[in-house]
Amino acid sequence: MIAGVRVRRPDLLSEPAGAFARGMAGAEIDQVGRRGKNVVWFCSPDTVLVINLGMTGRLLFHPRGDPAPLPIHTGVTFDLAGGDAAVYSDVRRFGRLRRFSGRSWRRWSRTLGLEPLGRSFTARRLAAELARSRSPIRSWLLDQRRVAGIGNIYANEALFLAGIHPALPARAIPAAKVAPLHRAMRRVLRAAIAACGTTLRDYRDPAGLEGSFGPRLVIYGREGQPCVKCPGVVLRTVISNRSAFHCPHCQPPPQ
DNA sequence: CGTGCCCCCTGTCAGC
DNA sequence: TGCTGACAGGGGGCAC
Repeated sequence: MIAGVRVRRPDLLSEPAGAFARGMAGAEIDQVGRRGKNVVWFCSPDTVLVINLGMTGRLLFHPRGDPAPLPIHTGVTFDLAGGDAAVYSDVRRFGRLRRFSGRSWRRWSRTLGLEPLGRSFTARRLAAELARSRSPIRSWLLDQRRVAGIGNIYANEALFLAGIHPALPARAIPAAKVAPLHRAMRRVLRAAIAACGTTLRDYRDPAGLEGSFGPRLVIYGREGQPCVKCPGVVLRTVISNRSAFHCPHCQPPPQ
């Protein structure tokens, strides 16, 4: 049970700190889940807390009596009955904590796209969605309303595995490339999850450990290095203000 | 409505 | 050393 809430960084919340703290106090955390890149606490009575970690957010468990101080960048502390605490810490404060009722949570969840590892995300479905957009495919993959849960690293990795240039408009992807993209998205996510994620710099799991997928990236962050599949050299470009990486031979440019 | 761009914020690193 | 600018795994808001 959440006995009390301390808010040190109100800008992490989508509502005034007082309302948030009052709304969460007394709630029982029944189940912890995930939707896209969001951690979701399903609580009773009728409360759903959605936590987006942004770039540097961390959710940490602080056991009762732990002499270690709270992290420097602690933004919100959930004091649990019994003396333990759950701590949300975030250096850059790009993360967000949003409180919903069950009803408003379901409405919000519908604004997100399919789960790429879910059963309903099929190659056929992907083809239909791609056909509706002119966005560069790298931007398309990052848009959480299309597919929920892919970020810049895994978008780039999946496009390389599928042999698709990141700037290619979604609807211009050849039919023969859709199934490979579908497969690549799922393969990359599964492998990264199995490796506990990718630590470029900041990412740590709740136990404070680094993910081990970083050394297994084949395209992301490898500008100037040889392609792992051909004699080409990896290029870095910028699409919508974010880095994109590709091999000019394995991922031929549009036109 | 779909799309693209800017911005939020702090820390780190390369280059001078 | 110290300064400056570029860059970082995300996503909301706004203009067109």
